[in-house]
Amino acid sequence: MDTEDEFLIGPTHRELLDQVLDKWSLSVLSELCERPCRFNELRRAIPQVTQKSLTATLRRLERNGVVEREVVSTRPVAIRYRITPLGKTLRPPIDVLLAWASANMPAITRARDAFDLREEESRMGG
Amino acid sequence: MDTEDEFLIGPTHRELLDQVLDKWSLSVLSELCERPCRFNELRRAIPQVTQKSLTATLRRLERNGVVEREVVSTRPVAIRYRITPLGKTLRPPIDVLLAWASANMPAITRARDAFDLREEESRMGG
DNA sequence: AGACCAGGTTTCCCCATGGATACCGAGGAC
DNA sequence: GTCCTCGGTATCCATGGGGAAACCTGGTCT
Repeated sequence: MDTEDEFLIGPTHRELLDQVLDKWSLSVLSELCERPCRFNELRRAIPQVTQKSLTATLRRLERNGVVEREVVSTRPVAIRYRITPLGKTLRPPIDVLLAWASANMPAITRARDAFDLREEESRMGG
Repeated sequence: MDTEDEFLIGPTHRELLDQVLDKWSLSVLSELCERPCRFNELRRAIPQVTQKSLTATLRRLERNGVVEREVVSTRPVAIRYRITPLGKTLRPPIDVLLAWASANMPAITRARDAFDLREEESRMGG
């Protein structure tokens, strides 16, 4: 974690993006953007995620100040996760990214098909 | 790769982002945005990347239609990688993301420190 | 007392990513 | 001929992320 000579885009940025854009973060974030959720609410909302991964994701997001963990001292204690102001600032960038993905998915699919075809051809008649 | 029931943000989008925002893509992309580069130019520009990883990154980006591989039939054949028009459309979203990262890095660092401190305290006096 | 839910933690395991290293064929440079 | 560069491919191995599943500590219900 030493900050020696860094090149463009720096490991620091990359690491941050890895923490915030990892496999389940986007789903969790998009869920928490609509309303605060309890742990098992999130599990039900994102059935594919395992407890372990959800816990890890929430901890990571919490550590980076993107979500808050609130222990509600009601009768049997509830845990409520909510997005922070900092977390909210993350939406626009993500939305831009997802918009790009949506808009260009067809072009990308075409590119992939073309690439795979070329590859296959070169394997056959190469 | 079957498209069964998908939830918000879809695996499709996630997978795409994984392909395009992986460890070395940002560096390669930022390099190719300035000028077309040959393989070993890229290696020299991004010394940390290994041949294997650079090859993999370029193939992946090529497959997704983001960069082009051009075989220049000069005397000893050169390979020139350049960004495609589709690839260029990727810049704004990435820039927005990096701008977010830069702008909020201090807040995030503070959040991490606070989190780590809380954790340590709870381990000590828990 | 037994069953059940919330909110996890822990353990085990698999497999994909990535680094390091070696090799390789073609084409100059000496 | 010998060495170097270019543009890779092939191989080995370590690390780590993520899934499955068990366990656990409350608290409620009945």
